[in-house]
Amino acid sequence: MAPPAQPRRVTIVDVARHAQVSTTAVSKVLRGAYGASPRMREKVQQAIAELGYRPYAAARGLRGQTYTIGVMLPDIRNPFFPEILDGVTEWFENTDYQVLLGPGCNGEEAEARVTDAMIDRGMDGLLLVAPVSSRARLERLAGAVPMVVIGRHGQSTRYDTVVDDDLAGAALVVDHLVSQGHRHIAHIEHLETDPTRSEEMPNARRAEGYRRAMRAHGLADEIDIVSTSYTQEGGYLGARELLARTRRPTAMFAGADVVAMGVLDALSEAGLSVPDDIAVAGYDNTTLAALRQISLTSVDQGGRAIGGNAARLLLERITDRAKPTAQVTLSPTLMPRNSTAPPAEG
Amino acid sequence: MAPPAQPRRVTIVDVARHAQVSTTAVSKVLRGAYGASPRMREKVQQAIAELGYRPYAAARGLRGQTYTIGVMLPDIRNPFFPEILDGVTEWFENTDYQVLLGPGCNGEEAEARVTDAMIDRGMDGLLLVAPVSSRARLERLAGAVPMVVIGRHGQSTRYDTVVDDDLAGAALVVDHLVSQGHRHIAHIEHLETDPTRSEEMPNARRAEGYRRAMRAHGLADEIDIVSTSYTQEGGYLGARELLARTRRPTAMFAGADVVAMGVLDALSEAGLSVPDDIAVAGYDNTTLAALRQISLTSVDQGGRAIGGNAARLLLERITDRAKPTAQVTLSPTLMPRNSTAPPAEG
DNA sequence: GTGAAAGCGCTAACAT
DNA sequence: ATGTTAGCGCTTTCAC
Repeated sequence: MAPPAQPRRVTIVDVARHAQVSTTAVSKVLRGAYGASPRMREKVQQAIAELGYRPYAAARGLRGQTYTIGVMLPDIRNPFFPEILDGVTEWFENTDYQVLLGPGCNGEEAEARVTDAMIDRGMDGLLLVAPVSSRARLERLAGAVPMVVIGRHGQSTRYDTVVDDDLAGAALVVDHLVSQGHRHIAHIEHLETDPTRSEEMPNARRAEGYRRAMRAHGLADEIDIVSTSYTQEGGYLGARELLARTRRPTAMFAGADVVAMGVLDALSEAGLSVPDDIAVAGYDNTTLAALRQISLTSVDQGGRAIGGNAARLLLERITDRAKPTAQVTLSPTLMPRNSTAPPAEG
Repeated sequence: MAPPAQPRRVTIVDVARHAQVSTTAVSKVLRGAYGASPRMREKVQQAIAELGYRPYAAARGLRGQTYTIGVMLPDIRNPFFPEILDGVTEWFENTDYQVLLGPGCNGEEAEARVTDAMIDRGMDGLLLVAPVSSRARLERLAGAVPMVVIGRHGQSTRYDTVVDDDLAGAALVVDHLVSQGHRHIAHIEHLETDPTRSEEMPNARRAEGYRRAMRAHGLADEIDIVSTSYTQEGGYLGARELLARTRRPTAMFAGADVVAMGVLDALSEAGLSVPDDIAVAGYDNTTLAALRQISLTSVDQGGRAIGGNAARLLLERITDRAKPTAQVTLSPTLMPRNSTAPPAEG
C-alpha cells in the first residue's frame, strides 16, 4: 500500500564500481574532460546507461558548475516574454544546461529576492529581462555570476546587454501615424519612478523616441504623454485619462501590446471604434496583436532573436568571464495593421 | 578596469568565527532548530547581518533541503497558467522556499527533461500542471520527491491532486448555449493521442462533459467534436474545419480561452460576426476573455484557488511524506459574456 | 592515462 | 545548550 522506501539515488560511486574504474574517471567522462581513454569512456558510458545514472546537479555545484541558467522575467503575463524565452531555450536545448525561470518579479524587491535565490542556488549564469534593480546592484550581481541583461540600455563592463532600438521603434510608430495624417498622437508610457534608471529603461526610451519623433515632425505642441504602467490595466487607465482631455487625441501609441489591449478595452467601453474614431498602436508585435479581432499595428522587436543573442552571449561569458562585454542592439520593424488608419476628420 | 576578482562568498564558517560560536550553532539558528539559546540566536543573527551572509542553497541540499520548489507549466503562452502561479507564489511568499519554473514544456520529452532536471537539482517539491507524462512515470517521480499534480484527474497513493470539475464546467457551457436555443453546438478539444491518459486529462474530461451534457439535452445527434490542440493555432484550424461542414454549427465551445482566440480569428477571417452569426465560448476565464473587444463567455476555474490549494498540499507533503494523499476538486462557474447569444434563426 | 584523497558549504549524529 | 565530527555527491589537485 504505502510506497516502498525510495531506493537510494544512483551515485557516481555506484557507476565507478559497476564499471570497475575510479570515481575520478567517471567524473572525467561526465564532463568530457581530458584524461580518459576511449576504452574507459565506453565502459563508463555503458555503466551509466545500465544504472540509469544522472549526475546530481546540486552536488556538482559545490565544486564546479550546476549547469543551470536562471532567467528573470518581470511579468509572465506579458505575451512578449515567451518570445524571448523561446530564443533562449532554443539556444540551450542541445547543451547540458537547464533553463529555470523565476516567477513573477514585479518590483525591485521581488526581483532582488529572485536573483539572490538564483545565485544562492549556484546557477552558472543569469539572464535578466528588463530588470528594475539599481545599476549598482546589477553590477554587483554581475560580479558574482556571469550575467546578460536584456532590454535595458546603458553599457557595463561586467555584463553584456541585448536591446531593441526603442528610440527607432517609437519613431516608426509616430512616422506611420503622421504619414496617415495624425497630428494629435498621444503616448502611454510606463511610469518611471527612479530618475537614475530612466535613461536605461526601454519604456523611457520609447517615450523619448516618441518625443523626438514628434518634434522632428514639427508636432512638439501635440506631445501628450500619460504615465501608467506596462500592463493591461495601465493601458485602460491611461486611455480613460486621455479620453477625458478637452481635445481628444486622434491616435494613441501604447508602449506595449498589453497596454494597447487595455486601451482597446477603454475605447470599446466609451463606445469608440478603432480605427474609425481613434487609431491605436502597440509595441512588441505579440500574437495578440495579430488576432484579426484586434489587428493591432505594432512594432516587432524580434523577441526570438533577442533571446538567442542573449543566450549566446551568456554562454560565451560563462566560458570566459574576462571577455570584454558586448552590447547588441537589434533594429525593430513596423507591423501596420487595421488599428491604425487616417483620422476621421482632416 | 577589469572587475576585481570576486571576493569569496561568505560561508557559515565565517559567520561562526565572527560570532565566536560553532558552525552547528549557526546552522541551528538558520533553520530555527532546537538547541540555541536566545543569546546565541541574537549573536548569530547579528553576525549574519554584519557579514551579509546568505546560506548556499546548493550546499544545504547535499544534506538537507534546498528550499526550492519546482513548478512545471506546459505552456507559458496560455494566460490561464499565471493565475495558478499567483496562487502558488502567494502561498510560498512568507516561507523560506523559492519557487522556480521550468520553461515551455510542450510534450512528453520536454516534460521529462524538465522534471528530471528539477529532481537533479535537489528540489524539495514539484508542482506539475497538466502533465502529459505516463501515469507510471508520475508515480515514479512522486516516489523520488514530494509532488502535487494540478489539472489531471485520477487519484494516486503517492501524489496529491487538485483539479477543476471539468465535466461540470463543460456542462455549464452546454446548458447555457442550449438555454439560448442552440442545438448544433460543436466542441474543439485537444487531441489526446494516448488512450491510457485520456481518462485523466482535463481536455478529455471537458470533451466528455460536453458529450454527456449534449445527450442529457437530447442532442446526441448534434454532437460534433474537432480534435486539434489547446493553442490559438489549434482553435484557428478547428474553427476552419467546422466552418467547412455542410451544416455549420451555430455555436462553438472551445476547450480553452486561447483556443477560442483562434476560433474568433478564423470566424473574423470568414467574415462571420460573433455572436450574431455564431456563438463562441471558451474555458478558463482569462483576462483575454474579459476584454470588451473579445467579451468571451467562459468557464472560471478559479486558478488562484487551484494554485493555493496545490501549494498547501505540497507543503504538507514535504512536512510529512507518509501523509495519505488528498484529491481536491474545485467547482467551476460560468461567466456569460457577449460572445454567446441566441442563434440567428430559431 | 589513471586513481587516491582532499574538500566545496552545509547539516545531523553524537559527544560533552 | 553547545561543540566536534563525519559525511552528502561531486570535482579537482596531485601523485603515480
